[in-house]
Amino acid sequence: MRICYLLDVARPSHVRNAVRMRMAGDPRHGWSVDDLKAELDASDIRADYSSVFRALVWLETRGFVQSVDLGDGKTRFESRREHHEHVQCERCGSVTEVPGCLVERSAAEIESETGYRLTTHRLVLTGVCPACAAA
Amino acid sequence: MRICYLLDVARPSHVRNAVRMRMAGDPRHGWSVDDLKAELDASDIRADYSSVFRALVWLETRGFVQSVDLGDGKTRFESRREHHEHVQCERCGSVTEVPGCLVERSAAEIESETGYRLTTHRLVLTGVCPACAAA
DNA sequence: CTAAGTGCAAAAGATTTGCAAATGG
DNA sequence: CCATTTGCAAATCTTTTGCACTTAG
Repeated sequence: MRICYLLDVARPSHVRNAVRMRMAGDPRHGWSVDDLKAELDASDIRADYSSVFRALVWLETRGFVQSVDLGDGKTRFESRREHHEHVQCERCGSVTEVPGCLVERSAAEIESETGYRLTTHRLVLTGVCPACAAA
Repeated sequence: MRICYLLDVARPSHVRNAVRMRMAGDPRHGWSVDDLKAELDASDIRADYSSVFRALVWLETRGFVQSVDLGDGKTRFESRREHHEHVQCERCGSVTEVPGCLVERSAAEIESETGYRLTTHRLVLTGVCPACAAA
């Protein structure tokens, strides 16, 4: 019997595996494609940018990773874990996780938990509008 | 005496004025540069894409408009008003305003106010991290 | 005159795709 | 064999910039 259906792929992919291992082993918040390619290069794993990109699309499609948009024009990816938000320092760019769902939390609480002094936030909720729900 | 210092610019700009008027007159949530150019074209106002873009930069710098990132790769702009969040339909792409600050609100309340059934949300808080605050 | 505004073209930055070669099952 | 994976190059798409020309003050 198969242990994991999702991993039952037609052929092994060293690029995909390497990407996935790096992301799982160092669960930073927001790997850009370049970050991952550099990480692989440092391990002497040759992989083209497009291969890394395709690995990420593959992993995202199957729910292993999810994209994070920090608003600077590049898409980042992180291992999919329990739901959480992000807080980024407007000076140094560092990103930290805000555990839990923001929709149910207050700013003061988040500040005390992350140590960040919040200045702004950018959010887009997604859902189904009344018109679409009726159609 | 000057009525408005911010408007005391060196020279009038019909592109900038037209952009600003359209955005104020139809305060939709998220005008892309293309949206605005199309709107101006429809009014027989010839304006290059770059001119519209520069008008938006100008207006954003001075706080008349602000950018909105819906996560689809294009930057949108809206007239700057009181703080609010956005909710976008994952089917038709329509965007509606969620008045107030999300950080202090609950999902159920937002759903009843907007009529959207929320499915996901994407958020990045911005602030100053402990390291930067100490430096 | 002088500086700001504009159009045109092209650069820049990131994402995405086409295609042929390599390769595992 | 055959379908998947990969590298390479190039197409796309959006944002941004350079530059010369126009124009208002």
